[in-house]
Amino acid sequence: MNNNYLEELNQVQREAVECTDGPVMIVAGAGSGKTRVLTYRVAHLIKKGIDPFHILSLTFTNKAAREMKDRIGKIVSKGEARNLWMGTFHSVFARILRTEAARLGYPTNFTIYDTDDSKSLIRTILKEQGIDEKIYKPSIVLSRISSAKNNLLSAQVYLQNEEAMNEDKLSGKPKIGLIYDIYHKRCFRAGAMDFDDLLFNTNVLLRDFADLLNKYQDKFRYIMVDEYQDTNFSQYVIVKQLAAKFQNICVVGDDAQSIYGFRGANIQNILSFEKDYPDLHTFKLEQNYRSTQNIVNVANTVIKNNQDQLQKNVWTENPAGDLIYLLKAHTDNEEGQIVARNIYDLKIDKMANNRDFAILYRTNAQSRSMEEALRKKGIEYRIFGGLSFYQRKEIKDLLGYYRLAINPSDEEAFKRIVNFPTRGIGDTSIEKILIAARDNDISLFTACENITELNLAINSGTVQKIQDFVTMIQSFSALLPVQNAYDLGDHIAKTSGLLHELHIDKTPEGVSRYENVLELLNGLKEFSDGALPPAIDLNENKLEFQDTNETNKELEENTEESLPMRTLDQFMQDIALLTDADKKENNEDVDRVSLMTIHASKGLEFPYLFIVGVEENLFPNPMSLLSRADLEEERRLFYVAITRAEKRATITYSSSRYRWGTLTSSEPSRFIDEIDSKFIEYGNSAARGEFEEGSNPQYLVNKSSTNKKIEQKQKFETVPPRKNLVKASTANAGPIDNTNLKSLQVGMTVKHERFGTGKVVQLEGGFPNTKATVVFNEAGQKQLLLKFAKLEIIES
DNA sequence: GTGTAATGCTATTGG
DNA sequence: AGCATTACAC
Repeated sequence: MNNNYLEELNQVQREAVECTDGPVMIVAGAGSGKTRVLTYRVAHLIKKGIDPFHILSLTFTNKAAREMKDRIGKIVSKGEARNLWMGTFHSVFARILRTEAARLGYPTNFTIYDTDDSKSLIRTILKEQGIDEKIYKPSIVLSRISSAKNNLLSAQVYLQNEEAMNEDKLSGKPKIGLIYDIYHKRCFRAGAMDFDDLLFNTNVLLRDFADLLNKYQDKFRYIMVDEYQDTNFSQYVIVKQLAAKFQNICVVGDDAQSIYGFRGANIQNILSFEKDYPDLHTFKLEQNYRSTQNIVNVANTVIKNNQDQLQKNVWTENPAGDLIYLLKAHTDNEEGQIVARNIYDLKIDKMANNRDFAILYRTNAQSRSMEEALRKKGIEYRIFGGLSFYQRKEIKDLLGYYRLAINPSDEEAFKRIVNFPTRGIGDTSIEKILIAARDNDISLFTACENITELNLAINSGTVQKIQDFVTMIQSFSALLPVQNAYDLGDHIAKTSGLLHELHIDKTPEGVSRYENVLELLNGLKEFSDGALPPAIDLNENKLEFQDTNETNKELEENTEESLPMRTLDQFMQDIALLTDADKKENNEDVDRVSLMTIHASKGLEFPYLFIVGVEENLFPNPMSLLSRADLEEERRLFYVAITRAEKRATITYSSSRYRWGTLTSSEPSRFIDEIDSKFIEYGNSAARGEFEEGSNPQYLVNKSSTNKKIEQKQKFETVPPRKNLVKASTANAGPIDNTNLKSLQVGMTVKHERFGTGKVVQLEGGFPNTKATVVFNEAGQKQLLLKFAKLEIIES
């Protein structure tokens, strides 16, 4: 036990830790010991006697949560720390949603759709609706839906929201509201939530069920939110609702580091926190412990160019240190070589290790030239982000089988694996299944289960293949509660033919794919053996309160024998929420140079830092030049980048680089101009020449004219109003009562949700598999399964 | 229905 | 340049 933790804090940090009750805002400058404050604050709460069950701490990554838990465990006790609720918004509320899923008509084992799943579903909908994919690009449609959800606009509300509909009309995409509506219904039918739904549906729960709001308000009496500047409206409302009763809400953030506006983060959440909680205690952590004076000064001078910010003065007692080192290259490949050479030299000069270095870039695509150069120099590296392990095709394929076994309604999993490895169920059959599923409002899998009753125009051989597929998946499902994660996962990999399919491919890529699948199975093995959860240890949390620490101690000692079996569905629960940072091997102390985007570097620090590709048309990204707000976010991004450095920061740019396969020329970023030249060491003569006064008048004129354009715009630009909280609509209703349809007879007039009214011309098959042929006034003749179709008898 | 060749698109940032 | 979707031959 460590009782001296308070002595490891400075005055302000200590006050922030000890101010445990009521609303608190901690404005934490870069490198000001924020993590330490958060950690000790939680520990302090527990020491004061607050039950860890009542503490909720929302972090930006799951890795951060795990590390913090470990550190807290060292101050209090491991058993107590284990009972904390700590994790990202998405993982914490996914967990709660699984518990409360029934309230929303969702199954407990709902699937979490990742971005690829969402786009694929949108593509399917576009095809069905005959909407041009060129105009309605899935990524654009999805981002529109996403921002609607993040502003708590349900599909129904969206369709009635004049502002939203007008925006879509003006952008030439008036059907987005319609697509949103269908998308939402399809997700519901598939028992799936996308990332935004996890937050949206949490809001629905807390809004529509007073008992639940009460329950979680009582449970989470102390709430802390890290990186508050990056929360969106949906997250904001969740926090506000949960904290409404006890008001013990502590948010930590730095407006200067708000870099997620593109996914709905609202910097206003932190800028106007005071208005929400008038009796707020504010603490400003301004002393930087991380970086040299030069680095702090450069960061300060650059960020000063932004208008929107809270007053603060970040300073440090650290030595002045090296100047910012500026290097110019002529191509992106040369840039890589220069960086690799500098790392090589610095390692010798400073006796540094690979792990002391990081290379940061604006876009993932820039990693390649860096990788190549490092490889040639024999410097080991690791890449964060980009294609993560779980996004690889072979992994997604196998996970597709797991997903379908756990949730047979999962449409995206179905489409992915129904014919992979190929088993003779081709596009035309799937097309027919899709239509039948839509007409009867059932999932694709349910349609397959009833493939004979639906009697679609599919030849009998294929019908048999579909039935075999159904039987196979059902046999997997049946094993879920019986076998542990590894045994079943391995069984599925073999029985499905997937492992075999990969094994016969002897190309280097094929071998690598096979090995990746083995690695996944390996992970399953470790999970089953109880070595570690997939990444998130929320699994340990219980929603029910436990009496005292006695119970916990018991739990701790009670290992091996009494441990319940770890099953495949448990393993799969949080898979979609894992990021690269959560991967096990990235936590180990491997001695490698880190490569990542600036976004991914948030919260990290490195002694020797390289920021590469600091060029106009790349950083700031051209997409962000249209408004002052976007440009300021790019500048904050630069601020985040530079403040990752502890001892030395090197900035590089290139005068040309390959983009889309062709060489394009580029010039240094305006952000370099914004650094006072007294802080810069021009590392090579090329760079020095570029910035000599008047050396390149044309280039300077260009840049100032760009700036002017932006300034003009900002005059007319008003601060965008916070989107009003339009009441979100309740999630879809439950099943329709079809029992009265037993009395349905030929000649009756019926009404269908989509096809309108029509006359029954034929009935075949006994209840409950009765199939009706209906001639609709508008939609023509359709065949519908009574047990699924929402038919209403209008006239006998 | 399946496999291969040609075409076309993409690259902000991420849970 | 690399990947995904499409077109076409079998």
